[in-house]
Amino acid sequence: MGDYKPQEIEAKWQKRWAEHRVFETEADVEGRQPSDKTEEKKTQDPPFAKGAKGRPPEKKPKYYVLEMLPYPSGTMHMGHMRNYTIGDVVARVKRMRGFNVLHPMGWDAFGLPAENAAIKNHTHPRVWTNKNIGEFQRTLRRFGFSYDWRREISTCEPEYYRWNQWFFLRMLERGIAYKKKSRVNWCPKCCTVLANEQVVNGGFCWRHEDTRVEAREIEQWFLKTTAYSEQLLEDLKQLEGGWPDRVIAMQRNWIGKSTGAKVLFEVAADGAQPGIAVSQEKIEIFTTRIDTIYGASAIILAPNHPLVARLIAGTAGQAAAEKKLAELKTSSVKTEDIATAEKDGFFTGRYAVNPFNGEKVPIWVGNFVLLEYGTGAIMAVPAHDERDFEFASKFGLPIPVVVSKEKSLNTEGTEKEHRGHGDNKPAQPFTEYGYSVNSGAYSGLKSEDAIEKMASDAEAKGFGKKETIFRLRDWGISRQRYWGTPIPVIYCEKDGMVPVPDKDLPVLLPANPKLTGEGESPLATDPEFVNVKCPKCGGPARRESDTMDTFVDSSWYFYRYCDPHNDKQPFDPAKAGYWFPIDQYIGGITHAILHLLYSRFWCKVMRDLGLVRHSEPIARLFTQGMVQKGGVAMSKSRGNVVGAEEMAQKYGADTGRLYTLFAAPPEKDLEWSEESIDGAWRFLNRVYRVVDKHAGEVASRKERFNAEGTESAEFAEKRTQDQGAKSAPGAPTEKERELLRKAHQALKRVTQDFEGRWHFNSAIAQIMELVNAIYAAEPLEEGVRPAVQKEVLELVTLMLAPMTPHLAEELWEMLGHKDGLWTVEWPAINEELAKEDEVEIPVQVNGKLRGRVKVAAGATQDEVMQLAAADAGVAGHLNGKAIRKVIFVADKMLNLVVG
RNA sequence: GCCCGGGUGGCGGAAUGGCAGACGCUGAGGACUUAAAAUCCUCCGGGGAUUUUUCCUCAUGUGGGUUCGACUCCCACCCCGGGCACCA
Repeated sequence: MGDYKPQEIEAKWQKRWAEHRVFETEADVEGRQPSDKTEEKKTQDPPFAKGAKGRPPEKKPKYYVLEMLPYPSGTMHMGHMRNYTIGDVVARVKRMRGFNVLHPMGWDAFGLPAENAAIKNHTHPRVWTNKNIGEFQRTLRRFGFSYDWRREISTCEPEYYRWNQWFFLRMLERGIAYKKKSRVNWCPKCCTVLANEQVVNGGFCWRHEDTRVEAREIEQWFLKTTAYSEQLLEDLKQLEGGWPDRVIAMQRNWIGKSTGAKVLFEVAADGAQPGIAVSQEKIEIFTTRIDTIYGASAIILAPNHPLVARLIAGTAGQAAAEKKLAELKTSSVKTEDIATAEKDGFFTGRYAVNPFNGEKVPIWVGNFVLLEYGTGAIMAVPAHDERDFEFASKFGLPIPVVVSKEKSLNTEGTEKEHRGHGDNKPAQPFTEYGYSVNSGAYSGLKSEDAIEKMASDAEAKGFGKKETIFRLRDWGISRQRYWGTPIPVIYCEKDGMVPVPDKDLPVLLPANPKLTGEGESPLATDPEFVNVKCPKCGGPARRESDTMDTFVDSSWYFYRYCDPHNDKQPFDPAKAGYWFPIDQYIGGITHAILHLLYSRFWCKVMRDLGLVRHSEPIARLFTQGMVQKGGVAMSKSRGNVVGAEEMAQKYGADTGRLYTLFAAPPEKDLEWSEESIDGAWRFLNRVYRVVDKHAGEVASRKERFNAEGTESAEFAEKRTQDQGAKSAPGAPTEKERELLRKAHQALKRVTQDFEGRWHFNSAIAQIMELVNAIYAAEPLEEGVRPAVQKEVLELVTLMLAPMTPHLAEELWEMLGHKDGLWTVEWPAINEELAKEDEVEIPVQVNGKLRGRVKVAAGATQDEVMQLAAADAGVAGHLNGKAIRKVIFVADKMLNLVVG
């Protein structure tokens, strides 16, 4: 009898899995095996079991399961492990069920932390990154995750990032990549651009915490995600059911579709100050509530709206207005407290004409109007908008009411009412739909109808049109950093911007950059990198020194796994066509918006390039909960990290895996508890011991049992005599029936938990119950033969296999199997064995539990009724009263309604 | 403010309209042991009655509703977590 020694067992089986190449994908394209290594595989693979698992690879259904690739920083903690354990269980279950499974892993290896670490330690980002990759890889192997390591990718390698450049060039050709001026964070002390993460404490430089970050406008590269706004929104419908609702909601929110109308207001020529001819100026506003336009009491422009300067020029209050404008512009730098900032603004001194009724409305500038959204100008309708109401209240603008909750006969109010002055000023804005009032010909219409009619009329008369706008912005991909993909363009004095020809890819990062964290971007200061010849004319030219946002790397990496060593194209479309879409993607909720949105965008671009046929790369998404300690997520800065290596050393990988699966359902946050890990450890020991004992008994009693654990006829007869059983020697005893029933009931529920809801915690609970039952049925002499016990122990082993794979292999071997567990299929449920012979039925009187009766399974209502009536507890509550109604659910319950 | 989650014993959690608290942790008691560890067994929501046994009653954030029956479905509210937010 031995002890459970996870360190030995885990090393042993990891070695065997590698030798037998168990986790390597069997086919890449339908009907075709991977060209490499096919012959070796055939000779090394053990024969397949029967059923789906035994089919030739090209006949198996494919299954692509993927966990979000990690950024290799520091060491792996149990938060990482939880993510990969969930994915590994799924991968292993699918393999057992006969799927051709793709389960790869790689490294999101570019990024700022590597560069920062390099600056600090005077080393190269590659050194730091590769060291971390080495550690991460070792830890993943230590946990026995079933990755096909032949497909490992690292995004910082030229073999990978050259395809980022290739995609960029294709997008450039199609006008999807473009350059424009944009605001960046600038630290005046470092004299460099800061990433958003480097801006700390609400606007200060991370290295100079006394220095406020400034906004600077510089030329930057963008990808036109907005070209796909409508599709990105529309295709979310395809994801319903496969993605968590909240992620879909977050994406929808982020894209922010808003339907409304744009309306042109002419600036009045006879403004407050005559003499300045601005009458040709027009202000375009966007509104979702064109039906409220009769209630507009001002036009409000964003402080940085291009028209503002021209409007205030020459007015009486020009000097004061300019001063105020400068104030508004600087105070709008902070992004965090914009939402809570008080409304502020000023009157420009000019008026605009409402195209619907010819009324003059004052033109204001307001701090709450955003240039980036809509047209950067709004019409203020204080009676029907919260913000406008607040603004009008502060500055004394009229608040005319033009929408009424009820349809009133008197649709034209008094002049006083209309102006919204004095007693009739509403106390609150009414922002819902209702009926138009005080709105000329439109009065009396329902808001929905008024919106439709007024927008059409505006369009017909040429001063407006229906319009849909989006909140989604184009994706700024320029980074003034070293450790990223160089953007492949060249600026020639003669030819202007010239794309790097495909044949010159990859544009390699210079090997030995000067990294200081200060001054110009690192690539810009490297003369060898920057000074090049123009690919067109051969004249002197300068290379682009920006690198790409690392979100570019992670937007398409999962396609590369299909064909990781292709040096002709990013991937073979046939291979991607076979594997995609990803059947199951698993990762943290933190990436619910950007990573997934960019990935969806990239897929649509690739579709338009003809590389793929699908529009959505990910069919199903699962967002697992965080692993917390002390109520907060594990992080190095908080010092509450439980390292994965530490865990493996102390308890072994299987205990770590089991614990993270058992402690909480996978979508919920998990609070780390050292005591509960002991529970998982104890359980695995318990399983090991019972199998060990079983094996020992079979070996030590050869005279009674044969090698398969079957009892000799002589002993069987003796035993049945002892027990006084009437059944034949070979028939199962009552105890055996009970054990087999429990086993198959557990199998049924575990199968469901794996296939459907992923309630791994209750699956484990089922297995624990079964193991408890095995213990309760001990010792063997009292009615459970080794053959039966073996059958049950095999089921336990197979059910544990996806979760604690090393231990399961070991147990399988201890149970006398020569071939590895990886050759075995998921067991079939035996419904006949799972069936109960006898059930206990609760009996309710008026819905309250009053008694229980034992009946044979499938007993009829009458049979149950007879027994129930005889039950003392039930009878007491019936009290001779008439039974008005009987509700009977076979094998479930009986409810008697008395009155 | 809007949009998603969630609220069940001392703790993690089970139960998707049918016996609330499976399974595990902690705790208490017992067996084994010179002893400890490990292991095995028993008990463990509150109140009450009865005292070996059992029975009654309350209880799944709060208040209503639907139903023979509700942790589960519907309405309103409270609290916690997350996302978005002067988005016109």
